[in-house]
Amino acid sequence: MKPTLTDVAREARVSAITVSRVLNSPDTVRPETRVKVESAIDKVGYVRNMLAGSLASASSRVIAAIVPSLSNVVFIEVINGLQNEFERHGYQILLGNTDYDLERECQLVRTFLGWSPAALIITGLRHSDACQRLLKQWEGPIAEIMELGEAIGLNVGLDHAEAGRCMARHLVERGYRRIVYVAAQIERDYRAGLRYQGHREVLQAAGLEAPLLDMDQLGQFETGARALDQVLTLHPNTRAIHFANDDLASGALLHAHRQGIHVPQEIAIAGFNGLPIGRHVTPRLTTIVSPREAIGRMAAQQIIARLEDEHAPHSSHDVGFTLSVGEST
Amino acid sequence: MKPTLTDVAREARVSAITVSRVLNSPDTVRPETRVKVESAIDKVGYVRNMLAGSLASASSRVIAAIVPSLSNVVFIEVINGLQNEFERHGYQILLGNTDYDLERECQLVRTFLGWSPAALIITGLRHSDACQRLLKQWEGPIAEIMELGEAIGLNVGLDHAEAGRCMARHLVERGYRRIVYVAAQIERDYRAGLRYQGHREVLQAAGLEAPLLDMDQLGQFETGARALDQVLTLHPNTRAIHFANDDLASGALLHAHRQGIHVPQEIAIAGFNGLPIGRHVTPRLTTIVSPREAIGRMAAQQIIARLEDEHAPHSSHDVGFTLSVGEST
DNA sequence: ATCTATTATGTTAGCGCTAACATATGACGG
DNA sequence: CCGTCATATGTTAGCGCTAACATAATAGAT
Repeated sequence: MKPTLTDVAREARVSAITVSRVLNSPDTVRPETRVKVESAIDKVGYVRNMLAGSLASASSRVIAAIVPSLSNVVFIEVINGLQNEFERHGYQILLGNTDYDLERECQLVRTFLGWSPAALIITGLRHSDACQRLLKQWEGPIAEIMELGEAIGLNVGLDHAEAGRCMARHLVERGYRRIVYVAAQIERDYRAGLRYQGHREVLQAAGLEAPLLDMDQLGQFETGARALDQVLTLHPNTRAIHFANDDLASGALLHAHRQGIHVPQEIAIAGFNGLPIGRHVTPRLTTIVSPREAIGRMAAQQIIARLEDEHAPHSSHDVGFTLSVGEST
Repeated sequence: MKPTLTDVAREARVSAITVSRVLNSPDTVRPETRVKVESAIDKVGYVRNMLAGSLASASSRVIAAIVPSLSNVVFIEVINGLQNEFERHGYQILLGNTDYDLERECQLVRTFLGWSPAALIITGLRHSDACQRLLKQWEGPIAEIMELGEAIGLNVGLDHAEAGRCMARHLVERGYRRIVYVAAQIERDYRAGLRYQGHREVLQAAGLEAPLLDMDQLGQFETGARALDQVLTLHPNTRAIHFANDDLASGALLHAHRQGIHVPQEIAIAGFNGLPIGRHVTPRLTTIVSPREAIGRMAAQQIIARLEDEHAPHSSHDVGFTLSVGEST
């Protein structure tokens, strides 16, 4: 049978609670007792039961994190930022993946809340009604990340519409007139939709049309390559493509290179995210750099602050973005 | 106060255990009772407490997964494979990141075992002694992934030495003689070291030297680019570089392109992993395709089989690899 | 109607830990 | 040598659920 606290206590000739204290607040027990208990722990090979502890104290050192996809580097980097920060403070991450499905998100939230997590990190501001209700009822800290706006809890992200405007302005300033916006599954990846809205505003203000091409797979190189072909077929006069992300844009850029299409002379290409690849292709990709790891880190820091000081306020953090102009536009 | 099972039971005028059964084995309760209970659950807004359930049953629906890094797409894809398979069966993933540190791995294993996970997935076969002991003592299913060999539990992976040999043979057959192997932090990423050993065997058998360049950052584009420069400085006659992974190799390839160095005429470049980018650069990257998602999926499937049938045997699965010859060699 | 076999539900105890309070131990001044 | 305070340790009860067994309700066979 697996040894329990009581076994350790017996071995060390102390009570169970003393062992518990050695584990949870070592400086409240006398050093000699502590040593005795610690060697007993080693001796019996005790492994702490987190379930029991969390149940008894009604709080766990688990952080529930819910992202829409793991195939997208962006969320990976966010998770990485969360991990690094939380791990240093002794929290574990329980990871959920909604596949951009709000029903699944709701289901995940429900399950995760059942683990009495110390906090909940969730991507985006759009949730199903049931999910909204669950989140509002819950007392623990919540962080909604990536996107800025009307949040239930903490909010760390950037203004996607503004990012869309920023890039559109850049393209218009560069003199491009026939500009297509290309996204992949814009319904699900609605943040790409928000950027498109910003993009369209700027183009319409400049008296231009803002055609949209929505690819039916999620953004990868292959899709970007195919999108380039489609744009050139459907809108042959197109002079610039504003891609919803760098994966698509890089795919198109590399494809253009293979096809002998000159970028930006024949067609300009812009992306979003600022992935490393964009700086290593020739011509370098014009893109908007989003501070992804910083989003994770900052969300984690804010959450930790709240966990340590109950009454830190629910604040909103604009992490901003940077236009990085390469030679692709 | 948060509603508990008992609250639901009272509302539905049944006993707590009946509610528990509706949740855990719905087909053992009469449909009418089930409906009654389900509407009571809705009415009181019951959220299941996983901690209590897992404690009482000494088993949770959490899978502990430990990987060395989240910055490396490879592990992300593995996790993705795990996720997809496990989520369908109602398991959640508790994610740990060792940063290629065996001490940290041990710590993580210890913590994770405290969550009474249904299974443990761990990367690689090398663990600290303490970790080995922990793993051996634990009764639940363990899967060691990525690498093939002497495993404690299930083993799903590929033969890295053989992969190294395979690529080295390819390079030798192509007529390259001065070949450098480039890795990043080969001590920590010891699977890259295993590939190097295979590589060296083949080269030595062919009467060739097998110089190694070990970069001090983990593999990204930038490091690959810098490695190319260093190789050309340190070993100016080098005709081919065998990179430990596709990130490095692509970084070098894109850098060569920027510098006007012709690949493969002046220098040949090979990678490992088969990342999408390799097929989209010009020339296409010669690489070894490792079935990363398949590793995750298969590990998950095997674990699930074991969870459902206690006595499925601990087996070893070679997922293999494929040499994908591009124009870069 | 009676006796099984089957299915549906309930009762009791306890998973391993910690909160909250209770008690013991020692340090120190008067 | 006692009382007070501070520190160290112990006692008790219970977190919310499920395993294991007990009982009730129903169906079918005689």
